[in-house]
Amino acid sequence: MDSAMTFAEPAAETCAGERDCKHGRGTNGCDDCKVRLFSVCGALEPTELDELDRLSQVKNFPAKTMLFDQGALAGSVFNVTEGIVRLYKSLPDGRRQIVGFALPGDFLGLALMDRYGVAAEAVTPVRVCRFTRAAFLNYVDGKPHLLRRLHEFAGHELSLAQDQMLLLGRRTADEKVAAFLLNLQARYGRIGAMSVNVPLPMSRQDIADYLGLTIETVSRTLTKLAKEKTVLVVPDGVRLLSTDRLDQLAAA
Amino acid sequence: MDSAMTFAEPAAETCAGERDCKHGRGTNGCDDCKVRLFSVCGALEPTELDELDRLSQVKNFPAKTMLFDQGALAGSVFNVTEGIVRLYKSLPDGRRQIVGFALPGDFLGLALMDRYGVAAEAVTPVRVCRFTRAAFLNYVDGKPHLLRRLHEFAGHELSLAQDQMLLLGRRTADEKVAAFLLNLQARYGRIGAMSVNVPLPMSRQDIADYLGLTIETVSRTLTKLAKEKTVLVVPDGVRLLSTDRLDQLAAA
DNA sequence: GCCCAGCATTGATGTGGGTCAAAGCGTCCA
DNA sequence: TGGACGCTTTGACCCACATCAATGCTGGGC
Repeated sequence: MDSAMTFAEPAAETCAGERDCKHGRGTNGCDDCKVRLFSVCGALEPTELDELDRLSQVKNFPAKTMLFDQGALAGSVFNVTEGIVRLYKSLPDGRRQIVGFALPGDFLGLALMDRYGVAAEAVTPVRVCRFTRAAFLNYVDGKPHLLRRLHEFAGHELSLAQDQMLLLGRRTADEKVAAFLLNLQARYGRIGAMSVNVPLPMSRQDIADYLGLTIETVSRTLTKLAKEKTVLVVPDGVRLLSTDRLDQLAAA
Repeated sequence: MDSAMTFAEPAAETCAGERDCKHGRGTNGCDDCKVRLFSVCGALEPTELDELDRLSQVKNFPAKTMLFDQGALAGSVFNVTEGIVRLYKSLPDGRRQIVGFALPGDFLGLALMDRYGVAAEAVTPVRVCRFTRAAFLNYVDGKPHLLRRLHEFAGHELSLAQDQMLLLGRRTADEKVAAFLLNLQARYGRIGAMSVNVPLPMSRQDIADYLGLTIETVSRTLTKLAKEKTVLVVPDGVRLLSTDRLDQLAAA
């Protein structure tokens, strides 16, 4: 039966590095990491990759692990190589706003400020490459092309944040959910094969806290989209049956 | 009578440069601009200030002028020296989200991407220093300390955007308005004297579009705050009568 | 000084999505 | 194999805020 379909584990097919990386196998087994950095920071010299190898440290975290808390001293920079991380801010009374999900290839703590502005928590089991802030700063300093890439990256992050503000402030529940699904599909597409099967490893509560809704509204909206055959809700994700309809809802 | 009080024009008292800048008077009269850059980019050499003088161009825009449109080719970098600019994104059906107000000292277009991610429009008459993107990029390239400052600046912007996401997604109308007033007060404080008199040069519609509310809700909320003696609504602004109460509402 | 246009306020009413409550339904473990 | 726990779905109801509709204020042009 149809709903028993499985979703490709996104990270499983994403390591272009195993095909393309000319740098060879690192001593710490962090090929993924080097590739990710490569993809974000632009062409690096082999010697620079070696340097990054030495500076980085692979870490695995089970689901629900706190990578760092909002306001904590920013001691590390992370590059997610596998799994999904939620980034969020909380109000004293417990209300939570997820400001983003970090997928494989994404950086955490790149703002390089004294303290983390958000909390980061593993949604799924997560593998990261960790750099100490000091080592990363030291490495980056005096590499203008890298600084430049970093700045571009920050600009992109800001642009995404502004899109999210528009979504949070001015879109309806339907539009929010549609935009979320399409956005997630596109992001998976960037790290693997584009597919209409969109895994949703995060809980409904996470989705609600990302879209400024409640868990019930997210659930109802998905049910509604399913009833009108726009999506098919399956365990651990959705299949997009009509991206046209979703595009129309998301109303870019 | 009390409500006839006047608000200090914020830009009028903000030019610390006229007191502190050691660089002397520029040939194009853009002392403000140099000071602003100074304050954002950190200590620059006098020769660098001269360079910036040559690169920049003072421009005045009447209220409601479009400085640039969302998606337009990013040809310029602006430094606001006087007045207020609204930055916003729009949906095809006209819904609008203001993602920020630029006050004197703020930069526009610093992300240095190919296209502007938001539209920028003068709320009040505005004076800016304009750099061509090419000149700015050229100047900045090869100045690591400047790149570094720019990156820090971007990180700060991102952090503000994330705060705004929390506000838009998870705060009530009362909390939004209270946070807005306190935030604006703090920002005026940074460019002039901290005061309980907070000018609101932007329209209620602007405030509503910034907070993800309607004009009516903003108006009613201000009336409510006035009734409970938390603020005094006067022409062109508010006086904060109880910042304690506002802090409590804003619930940091 | 008057009129008009544009903004702000206020009131009456509607509704999208929140809240509260109760089932479903996997999945993990005994 | 069952049952218990955590998550999701569904239903009934409610309310904060939106919508619709006057009305009021203010400042600029004549």
